[in-house]
Amino acid sequence: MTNAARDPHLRSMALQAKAWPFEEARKLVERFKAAPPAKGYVLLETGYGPSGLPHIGTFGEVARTSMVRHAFEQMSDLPTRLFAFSDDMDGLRKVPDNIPNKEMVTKHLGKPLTQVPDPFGKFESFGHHNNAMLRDFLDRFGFRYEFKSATEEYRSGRLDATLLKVLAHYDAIMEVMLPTLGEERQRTYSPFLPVSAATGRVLQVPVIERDVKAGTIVFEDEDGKKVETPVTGGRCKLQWKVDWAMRWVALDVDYEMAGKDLIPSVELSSKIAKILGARPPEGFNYELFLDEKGQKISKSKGNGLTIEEWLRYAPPESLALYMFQQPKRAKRLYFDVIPRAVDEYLSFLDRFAAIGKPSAKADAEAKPDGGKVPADPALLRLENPAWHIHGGAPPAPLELAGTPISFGMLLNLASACNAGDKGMLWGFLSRYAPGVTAATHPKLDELAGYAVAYFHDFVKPAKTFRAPTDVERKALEDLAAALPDLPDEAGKIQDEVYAIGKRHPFADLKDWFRALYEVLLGQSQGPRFGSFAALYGRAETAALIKKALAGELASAA
RNA sequence: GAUCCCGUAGCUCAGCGGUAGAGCAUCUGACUUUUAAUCAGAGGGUCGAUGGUUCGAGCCCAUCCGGGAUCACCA
Repeated sequence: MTNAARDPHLRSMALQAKAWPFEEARKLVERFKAAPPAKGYVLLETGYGPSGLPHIGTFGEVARTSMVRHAFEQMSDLPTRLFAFSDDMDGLRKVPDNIPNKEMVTKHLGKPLTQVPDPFGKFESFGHHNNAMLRDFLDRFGFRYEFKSATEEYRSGRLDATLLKVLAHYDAIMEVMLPTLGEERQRTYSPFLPVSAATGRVLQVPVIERDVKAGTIVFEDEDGKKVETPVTGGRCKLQWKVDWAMRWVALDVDYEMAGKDLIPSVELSSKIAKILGARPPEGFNYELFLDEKGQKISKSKGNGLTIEEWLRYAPPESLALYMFQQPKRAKRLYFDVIPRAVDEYLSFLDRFAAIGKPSAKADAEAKPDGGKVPADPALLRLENPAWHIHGGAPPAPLELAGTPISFGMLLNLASACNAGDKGMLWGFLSRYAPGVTAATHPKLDELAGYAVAYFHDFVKPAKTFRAPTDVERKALEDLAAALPDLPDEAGKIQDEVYAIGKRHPFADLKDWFRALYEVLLGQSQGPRFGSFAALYGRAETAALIKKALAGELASAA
């Protein structure tokens, strides 16, 4: 972790850097200009609703908040903490589609998530299960965070003082909330959602009476009986917007970002936090992610992309870059954005490494008088996305024999040779850069694996194999027959391919080679065929030809 | 209706005050016993419109036009 505490120059650069995490961090600097936080640290919070598995938006929020935190650490010596707060006391509203034992879960609708049995049978509850999933994947990315469970917070009594404040300011809060609700909801609305002692469900019922001194409310339970219950100790959950405000106040949250869809909620919760006598946290609204058709992605719809899907085709850093870039812009989050994200990540790594080197093309920034002056290397590093993605310490760029590697190039290579595994890619790579292997370049090896996976799932299905003409068929038969007796040498194989093409009545030799690609690889262009056969294997190539002649490739496409 | 985002090269987008950029696509050349890959190079944009601020504006402000999303039930 880089720290600017002992580097005044770095700090001054951080204070003027323009990348959005710095803009955000400056809000916090401003917040504590007059006095440091009484609790002794700056608290950033991210929220998570564990009614389903963590999704890519959750990742984005933690990633982005972490970037703000890190930026802030360059500007200030104040300690920071990041809470990942799980709203796991929320009542289960509907049964998710993507879980087993739905009938069992259905019986527990309305109960706090931490009271619904785990349909996967592994954890204490469904809420605990989803919390564990969240922590797993946050850990996988190496985020620094502290997990907080709403259930535990409520039960521990740590929220009690603020809950009582909510009760004391009941009328003022209702006055804020009611105008935002429909007529129907106005009649039943209550900031307090008592947990029924009879059924265990979180109830959305009106408050009939309240006793501020005793700290209790009276409501009608599901069995029709009037019940008086304390608002403290986890007996009552708060309705969402009030809950959020209460949490801000009780924990003294200083920063929390949220999606654009929550703007009205942020406004309301901020008003309520003020009613409770606190200063609402600094905030930031990021745009939503869209699926391939431009629709908002959501857990329930299952559109867009999951974290797992992204990570099947690209390294985590590329996803972090995607989250870093343009947070205020609605972006499509679909498979087709992955290759570009990877290549941009790689090129930012290159640029980061080149900063300050004499050979690098001089980066420059404008002077007020119109001239240009070379930008400060420290500033350039802070503005580079790689700095934010890697917590200030990006790794060395990926290169092969001195030239930068791109994912696009690997993808082309995979497509050109119809790669079935990354070993084939390595055949070409090692020939290009002798001595370079998966062992010497593990990062490149990973990338090759991603490229093959992406090619296999997205590029290959789009290929169209055609059947050979009669002339092509005869030539291909010749080639298949000749292959087993040839040496394993690209040049010799190429000679034979060429000779066979000449032997058969092709109008132009180009037609012969094109036929090879179209019939065998499902594309109009490809690698030099001798090289391909040598790498793919002579026997395998012969088998491929036989499959094509039998019509198996054309029908499969 | 309220709020927000977007409108820059054929396509996807970067650029957020200082003589218009990238990738892909297109074209040319080099290298290849065909191609592709790779490398080198080229063409291509009155930066949605109109006003304003400025010595200077895709970049800031205002208005308008066009596209999209979110919230108006729940979280």
